[in-house]
Amino acid sequence: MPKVTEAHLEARRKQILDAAGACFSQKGFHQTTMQDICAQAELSPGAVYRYFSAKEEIIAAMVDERRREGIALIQAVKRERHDTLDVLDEIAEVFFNRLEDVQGCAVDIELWSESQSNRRVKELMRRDASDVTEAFTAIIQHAQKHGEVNPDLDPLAVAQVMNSSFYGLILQKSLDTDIEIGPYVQAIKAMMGGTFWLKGARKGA
Amino acid sequence: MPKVTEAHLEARRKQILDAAGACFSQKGFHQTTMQDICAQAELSPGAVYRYFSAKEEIIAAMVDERRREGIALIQAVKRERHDTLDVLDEIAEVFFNRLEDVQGCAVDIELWSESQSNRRVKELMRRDASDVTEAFTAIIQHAQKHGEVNPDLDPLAVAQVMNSSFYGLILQKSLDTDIEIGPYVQAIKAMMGGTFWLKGARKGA
Amino acid sequence: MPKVTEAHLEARRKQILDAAGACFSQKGFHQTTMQDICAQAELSPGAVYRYFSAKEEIIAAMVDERRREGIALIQAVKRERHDTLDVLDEIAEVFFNRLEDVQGCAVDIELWSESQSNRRVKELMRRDASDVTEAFTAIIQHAQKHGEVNPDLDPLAVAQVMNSSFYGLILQKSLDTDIEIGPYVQAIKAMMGGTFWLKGARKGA
Amino acid sequence: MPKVTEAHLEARRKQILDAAGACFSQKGFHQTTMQDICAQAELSPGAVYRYFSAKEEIIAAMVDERRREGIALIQAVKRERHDTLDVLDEIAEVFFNRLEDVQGCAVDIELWSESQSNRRVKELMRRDASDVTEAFTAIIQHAQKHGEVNPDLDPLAVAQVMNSSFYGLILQKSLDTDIEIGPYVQAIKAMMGGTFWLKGARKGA
DNA sequence: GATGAATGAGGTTTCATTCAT
DNA sequence: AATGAATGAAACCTCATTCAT
Repeated sequence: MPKVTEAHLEARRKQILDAAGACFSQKGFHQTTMQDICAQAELSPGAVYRYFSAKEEIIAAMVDERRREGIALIQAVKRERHDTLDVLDEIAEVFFNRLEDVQGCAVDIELWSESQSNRRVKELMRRDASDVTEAFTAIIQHAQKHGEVNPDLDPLAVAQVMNSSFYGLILQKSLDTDIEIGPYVQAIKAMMGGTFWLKGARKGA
Repeated sequence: MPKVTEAHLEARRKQILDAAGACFSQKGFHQTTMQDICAQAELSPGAVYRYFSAKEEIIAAMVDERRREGIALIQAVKRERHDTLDVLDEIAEVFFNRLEDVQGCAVDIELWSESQSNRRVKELMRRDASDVTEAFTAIIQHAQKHGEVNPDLDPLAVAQVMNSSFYGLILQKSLDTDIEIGPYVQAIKAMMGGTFWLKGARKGA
Repeated sequence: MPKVTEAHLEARRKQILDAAGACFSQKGFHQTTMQDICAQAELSPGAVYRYFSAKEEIIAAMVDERRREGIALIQAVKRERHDTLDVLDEIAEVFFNRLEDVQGCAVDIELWSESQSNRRVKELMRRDASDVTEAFTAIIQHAQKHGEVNPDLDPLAVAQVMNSSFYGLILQKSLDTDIEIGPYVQAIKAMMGGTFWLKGARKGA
Repeated sequence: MPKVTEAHLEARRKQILDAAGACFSQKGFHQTTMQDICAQAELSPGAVYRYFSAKEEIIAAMVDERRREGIALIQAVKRERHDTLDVLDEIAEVFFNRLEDVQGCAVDIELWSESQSNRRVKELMRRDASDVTEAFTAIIQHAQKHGEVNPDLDPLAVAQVMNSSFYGLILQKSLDTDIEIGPYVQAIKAMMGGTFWLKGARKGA
């Protein structure tokens, strides 16, 4: 019988990851020292190393955590909505709302950077991106089959453009918090509502 | 008297910045050591420090260099083309072509990350982004006045979406080099060609 | 829990300061490297930096340590002796005995030099010197009031001359260890015994 | 035939030594960089190294320069004055006046420190000190023979005390510029005028 | 399980000195 | 004779990680 419950272990891990997230978003991965994380988590180095064998493991765990969250969000939406438009609208809603988590966005950007030089992180990030892209692609294809979307467009490319609208806003907001999400989303919908949606498939947009 | 020419000094600076760019794109700013840069530039630390008083200065110079290049590109296009559509097309052409510079893209992403924690870099990046956004906004506004673009749209938001389509592709390409630019651009044009352009201002798109 | 005792921490500090003193006296402050101190203290750099955040802090701590010692010595003497002559004699005894600590003297001289260019050290040294001078001045004034010392003399100036007789001997001994303290002290006493002490307050001197 | 005159060479040397003195007095030997000296002398490193093969040589030259000056001063006084008292008075006058050269004093203190760890400088300084001491000793002995000074005193020790009164004041003034030389000298004279001078050899004192 | 003092390799930067011009 | 760009060893300091308690 383990001396501490599974729940305790998991709570400690989360405590450390939260602390790390706070640090990473402020100073970046490589500017954050283990001592920073320890201080933020109010834990000793020895304790932290019991849960993560190296700093790199914390980074990897962080990618994984954010990846899982993203997938879960999409799954949840898909489970609840069935109409293509509704799914897209809801996903947009959910993901754009995620932008309010400034710290999370900063960590994401940090991960983009990390993935440039860190094989392991890159692979995780790539998988994450391609999962989302695939989900979008499937939605587009489904819509094309049902005559809702212009069948001449490459659904993969469309998915990538949709991805970009998230990624790009994360970056722009990080540089200028004042950017308003509302008009941005409206602009996107207007642009997609044109050629994208055949005839009047969409009403207001 | 070995008073060296201005050109020589400038060449050395460029030599160092190029070396730094190569290193940064491979290992990231903070993973790159000065020794790495020195080795890449085939220069001694002392020589490098003659041109940049600190590692941070190299980073700052790099932001500035990329910023200047971006601005120059837009200016050049504006000087040569006068029709709104032509300008946008040409800018898209030029900027999407820039994506072929894989190293440059990696450095850009590195800069996005750096700007999260580095005031100075953030400010430079912010200015860069807002310069581009303003340029786009002006173009959109001009087009709206001439009845080419839907006047209901917030030109700033549209400009931000346009920015995102560049930023987002940079990131996605960095994770997966196989992504094709052609279909991506086509998808964008299709999306913009719809609601965006009033009536038949654009034919094929 | 390896929460170490206060005494241990203090012992480590002393261990480092002792090591530093040994190094400084041999090579001077700026010729002594942190590695030298670490080697002498048989400690790693990391350990040393746990106790002193910079080399400069070690220097400052050293001034303070010597300053405190000096003050303590005078206080002790004052507490035990009450007759002016006895106090002066005892102080002379104690301070001239301190000259036997060759290493300490070398560090003192190092500090004199350091105080030329180091604001912080200068201030500490200045305070130290003025504390001693004030103590002497008070003693002289007291003696003047009691008719033991020529009241025409500026007590501050006399105190400064007394200081000099210590400082000057420190320097001269550092250049030539053979210098004998006995005759030196005798000469001083003879000189002071003349005009200094009114009438036959002092017999032999 | 040399391309430049001997005078030119000597002038350059002096130019460098002056610059070095200015730097040394402000930052200390080891805090002063060759670049500092070059800048102060308005000369290039190459030029400086033509006259001094190493930084250490500049330091050594500086000791020598100050040593020579000191000796010259004493010689000059001895040449002009013949009465013991006059010589001593004049030497005191000259040396205490030297204290006005704040920069020179700072360099002296720097040299005291340097001599702790630098064999070569130590030897030069030792010789300097012993030259002065010997000069004083001779004067004292002469005075003792002529019944002017208490023959029981060790003339060497007396000379050392006299030295101290200079050294000690240099140090004290360096820590506190406000110290007044007048009363200090008076105090010394009063002290020496007592036992030191037999009967009424000295009038005013 | 937890602590935190200690380690030590390695990072950034400086600076005495050289040498091609 | 003079210049000053370049060198590179070595300095100070940091920080991921370990391990005795």
